Amino acid sequence: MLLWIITMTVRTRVAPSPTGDPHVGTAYIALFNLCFARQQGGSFILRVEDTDQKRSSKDSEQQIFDSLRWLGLEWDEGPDIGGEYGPYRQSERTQIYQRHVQELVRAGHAFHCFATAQELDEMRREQMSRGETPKYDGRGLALAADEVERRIAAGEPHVIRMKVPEEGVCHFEDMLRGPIEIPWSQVDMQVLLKADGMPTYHLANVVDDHLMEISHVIRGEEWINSAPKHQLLYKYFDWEMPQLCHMPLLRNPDKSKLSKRKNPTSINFYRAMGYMPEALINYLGRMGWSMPDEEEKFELDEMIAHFDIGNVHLGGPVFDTEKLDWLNGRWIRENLDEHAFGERVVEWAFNQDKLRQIIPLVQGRVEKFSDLAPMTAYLLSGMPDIDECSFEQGKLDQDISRKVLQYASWRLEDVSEWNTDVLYQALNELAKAMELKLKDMLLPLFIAITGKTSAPPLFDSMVVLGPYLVRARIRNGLEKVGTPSKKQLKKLEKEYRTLDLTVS
RNA sequence: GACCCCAUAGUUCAGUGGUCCAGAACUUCGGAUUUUCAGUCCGACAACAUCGGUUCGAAUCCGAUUGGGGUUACCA
Repeated sequence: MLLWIITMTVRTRVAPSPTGDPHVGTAYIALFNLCFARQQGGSFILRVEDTDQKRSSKDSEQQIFDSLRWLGLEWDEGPDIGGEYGPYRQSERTQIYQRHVQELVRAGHAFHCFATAQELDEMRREQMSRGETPKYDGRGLALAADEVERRIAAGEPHVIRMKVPEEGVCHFEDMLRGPIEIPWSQVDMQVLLKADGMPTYHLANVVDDHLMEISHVIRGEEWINSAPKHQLLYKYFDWEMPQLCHMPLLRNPDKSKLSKRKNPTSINFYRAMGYMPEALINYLGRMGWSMPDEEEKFELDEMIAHFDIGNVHLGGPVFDTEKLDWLNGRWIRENLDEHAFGERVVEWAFNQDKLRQIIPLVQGRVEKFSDLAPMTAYLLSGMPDIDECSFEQGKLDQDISRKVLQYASWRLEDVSEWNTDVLYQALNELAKAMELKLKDMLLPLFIAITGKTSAPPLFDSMVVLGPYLVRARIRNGLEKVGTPSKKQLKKLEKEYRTLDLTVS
């Protein structure tokens, strides 16, 4: 018995999908997984869930590595450092999933489905019109075995779905919430293997967690309703299910799930704004948790030492930067001596890379070195000091300014690369589609981004500032001209979609 | 809509049946210190969502209601 306890090592994981910016929510979940594992003397694993071929990118993956490391969250095993349970990238494990899903098919726990997306849409529409809850109707199950074989042999595209009980209730245990019950009637016959041969989250997750010997799955609350599917898969495979623990979701100030449309969610934003990683981690650690003595300021090691997952508070915490600002101030004042302060500032603002970008922008424009500071202040600041009056200059009225800022913010979400050419192309196209002269359209953007009416070229400035700061400043500008009401927003979105824009 | 989760000040937490007319931090507002600002110190405002039950006793346990959130995809 004793031996069994000793060999039962705790293994936790964070499993981000490399689609888009590295999210503070990822860091949040990583932090709690890491604290739990370290506190228990276990291991913390990073696994990349890149099964969505359309949206995953290597660049995004690298950014996740970089930003988590920047925060000081180090993993014991992962795609970049290896480990005994690799590979740690799901796209490199497709054979494993195929094998396992075939096993389920053979055992009669999963089945082939040839329905197209359109067919399923139609099915759901019909169900809804009848006032039913949209749900897969089991049409794939009705197919005869020889027909299935024939259609597979004919190369018809298909997916593999899991069978789900029609009646009864699924019971499972959450470490923080206790027993949870979900009727099986609420659970859909989930796709396990997509038509492209890649697994869905549910399959990959269960297979990997088992094979990687994950002992505790600490993840966001959004997964609670998927737990029955996972439990069922463990049962089908005859595997022991890890302990489940669902953390509360980080929220926007309006209490909805933290989203980049309403808030800066990229770790890179906080880095670009000049927060210390220690402070961000400290702040994240205070979301739903506190030190036993209620001390506000603590470092990662202290958090690990005192961590108790049972003390996680389940109310969804609002990620509100006021306290983060205060904490960051304390970290800067109390934890950096003058030398360290200098080093951090140089790293943040005056590193070679950044200087190389800034110098060509200003050298031709200064008459004296003393012109430099006022000229570049906006490149080394957070949000510019503007109000609604700032947008009254120029030919555009406030309604147009609002529209330009809103459209630009949407347009810039789709930009693949962040350089002057791409930015020019994206915004020039937008101006044409809006039937505005580029120069006129750029003015509100210029004001929102630089806070001034004259500054070094906008696209170059945007490159120096980086996407995170630029997006935040556009949102800031939008707030200052007056964010569109929900109704207006809908109308704008509809109009925006009719514009003839390419994805760059 | 259905299902699931959650509920202490504006925000983040403490509180796990009596020591709670609820404790701290941020924010805001006063005051002190400082040439100014920042900081620091002192102080003030401010909450157990509602209703019912269990109990000698409930912020704490149970139920209902209300409110918020999530899920409802060949996205994770």
